Amino acid sequence: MTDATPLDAEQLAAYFALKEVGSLLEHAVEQQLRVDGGLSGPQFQILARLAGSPRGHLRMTDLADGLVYSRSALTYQAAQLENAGLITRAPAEDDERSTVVTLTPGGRERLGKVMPGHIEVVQRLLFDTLTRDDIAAITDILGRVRDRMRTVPPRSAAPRRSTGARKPAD
Amino acid sequence: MTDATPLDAEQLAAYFALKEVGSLLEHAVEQQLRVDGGLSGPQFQILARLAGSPRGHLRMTDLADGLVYSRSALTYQAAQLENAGLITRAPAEDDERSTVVTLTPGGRERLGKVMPGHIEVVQRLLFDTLTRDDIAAITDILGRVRDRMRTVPPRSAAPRRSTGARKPAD
DNA sequence: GTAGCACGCTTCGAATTCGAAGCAAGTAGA
DNA sequence: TCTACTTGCTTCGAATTCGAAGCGTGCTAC
Repeated sequence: MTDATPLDAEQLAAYFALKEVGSLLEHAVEQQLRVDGGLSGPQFQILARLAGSPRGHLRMTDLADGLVYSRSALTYQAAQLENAGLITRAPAEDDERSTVVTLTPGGRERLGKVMPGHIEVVQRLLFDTLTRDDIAAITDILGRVRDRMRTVPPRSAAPRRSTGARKPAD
Repeated sequence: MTDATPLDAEQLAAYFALKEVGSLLEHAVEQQLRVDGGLSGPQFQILARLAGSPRGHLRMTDLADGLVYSRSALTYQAAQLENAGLITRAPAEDDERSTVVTLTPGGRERLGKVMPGHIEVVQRLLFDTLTRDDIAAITDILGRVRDRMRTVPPRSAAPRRSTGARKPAD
C-alpha cells in the first residue's frame, strides 16, 4: 500500500525540524544538568520520576516503562545513583524479584538544586519562542503522534523489496 | 515537587510530548535502518547529507555542522563508512587540512535500499496521524524554535557564576 | 622567512549504551 | 510437591559517544 511515495517537502521539513529540535533541546538540558548538579540526562529523568511518584519509590520496571532506555542501561544508572547516595535499592516485600527504588533526602535535594536551571533552560529555549496557542497545538499534535507510536506494531515485518540485508555492517 | 516557578501543566505536557516523540521516532527509524541496510542512525544521516549535496561530497566540517554529533564521533563513523566502502575520504585540494568525504556508488546504492523503508516508517508513525494543517503547524512552530536554539548563547555566556564550585556526582 | 596563533581532523581514555544470556523468584498444571 | 514457563533484574561483551589532547596545515605580523 505504501507506494514509494517519497515524503514531500513539507513533510521532510517537519520531520527534520522535529528531530533537530529534540536533539538540540536534549543537548542543552544535559549540559545544564551536568553543570548545575553533576547529573546526566538519564539520571535526572530517574530522579524526577521518583519525585513525581506518590511515595518517592517505584519498581525498576515502572521506571523503565516511562523511559526510553533499555533495561540494562537503567540498571547501570541506578547503580550510579545508588553509589552517589541519591537513591536506595531494596527488594520488594511482596515480590522478591522486584527491586524497589527509593529517592533519598539527598536525591531530593539534588533534584531541587538542578530544577530551577532546568526550567530556565527549557523556558528560554523552547517556550520563549512560543505562544500559548503554539503550545496547545504541539501538545495536541504530538500527543496524538505519541499515542499512535505507542500503539502501532513495531514493524518486525520486513518491507517487500530487497529483503535480505545481504551485507551486515562489517 | 517544589513551586519555584515551575513550568505550567501545558508547558510540561508539550515538553514531554516533544521529547517522547523524538525518542520514539528515532528508535523506530534506527531499528528499520539496521534491519534494511545495516546502517546506524548516524551513518544514515551522513550518507543522506552527502547524497543531498550537489556533487555528493562535503568536508568533514560541513557534515558536522548539520549533525548533532561531536567531531570525534563523526570521525569514528566516517571511518566505519569508509571501511564499508560507502564513502571515500581524501584531503581537499585547496586546503590540506580539510578532508573531503565523497559518496561512492555503493553508498548511493545502500542509501537507495533503505530509503523506501525509512520513508514508510516515518509515514506510518508520524504522518498517518497528521493532517496537512498539522504538518504546517509543527513545521512553522518547530522551525522557529530551532532557529532560536541555534541562536541563543549556550547559557554559560550570561551568568558567569561558579567558575570552579561545581561538584561532580561522585 | 619565520614565529605564533587559528583551524581541521584524528587519536585517546573513560563513560554509557544496547541486546543477549544468566539467575532467582513467582505461577500454573499435573 | 514437582516441572515448566514467565517475570524482574543484573551481568557481560561489543559498539558508540564525548571532551581533551595531539598533530599537521594555513594565515598573519614582524
